[in-house]
Amino acid sequence: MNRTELQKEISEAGLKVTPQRIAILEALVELANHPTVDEIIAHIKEHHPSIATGTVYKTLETMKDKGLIMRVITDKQVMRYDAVLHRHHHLYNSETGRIEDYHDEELNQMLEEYFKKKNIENFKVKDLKLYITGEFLDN
Amino acid sequence: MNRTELQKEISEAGLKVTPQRIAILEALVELANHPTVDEIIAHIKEHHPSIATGTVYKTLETMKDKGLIMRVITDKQVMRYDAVLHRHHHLYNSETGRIEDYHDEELNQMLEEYFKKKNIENFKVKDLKLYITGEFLDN
DNA sequence: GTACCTGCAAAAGATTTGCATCTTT
DNA sequence: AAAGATGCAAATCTTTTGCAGGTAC
Repeated sequence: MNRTELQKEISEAGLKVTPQRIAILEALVELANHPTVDEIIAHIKEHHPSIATGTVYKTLETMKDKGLIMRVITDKQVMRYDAVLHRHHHLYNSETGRIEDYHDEELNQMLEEYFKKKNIENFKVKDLKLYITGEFLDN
Repeated sequence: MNRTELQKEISEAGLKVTPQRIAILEALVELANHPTVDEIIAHIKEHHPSIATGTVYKTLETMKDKGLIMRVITDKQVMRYDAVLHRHHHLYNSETGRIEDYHDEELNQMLEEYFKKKNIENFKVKDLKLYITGEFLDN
């Protein structure tokens, strides 16, 4: 995703295109694995030293509301963000806090199929996310 | 779950049985729906006015480590706890923060089956939790 | 009696807010 | 020019920590 595409995305979400917003969205794309706000700021600071913490928080909140990015849920108390929006799941190690995306089209279809048939009383399903907890076997 | 059973659980986890711990575990059982620490404290204060905030945090952490309770993951920054330990999933409305348990044995089996066959590279699966995001249709 | 717990208060960490100034459209 | 965004600092909220005294076993 290059700069022009990022600008287009921001603009199409009805937001003004500012250098800060481009930098934040870019950071989110480059830091592929669910960065915390701190990690985002650290990454941006290299090329954009004067960005304010508050701005990053406000911007992430705005982008989340506009559907440009999403929050990843964890059992820790820092928020993590993700710019990957198509349906995917997560591998999660609760002890280390490490999270990785898990893409599995077959799983998506199986789940979709299942909930098309199954009716949950009093609930309208919008999205399905599987959290696969366990241990990473590399490093 | 009555007081004797709670005591037994605490004791079997290798923890000393104190009035505070009984009260906390009891609150978690009574406040069935994933209370925050604040909600737990408020609930306990009725019958146990002098409990310290720090104690509640420490106790919840300890019980989590011993596997007596678990943290529920959300995209908010307050932690929620759950005393229901057998495998279950969650219905979640991200806007309101409401979370309800979703029990579905058929789903459990389907998922278990699926991941028994499927091998995820570099990852050892320990637990599976589906987060079903959407809207509650009652109240 | 000893190991472990609790209460308290202070500290740390993360996020939000208010407002004046600046930028985008 | 108007609407919206940013920067800064203070405030808020949640969680953690250290330690002296207390309690369970």
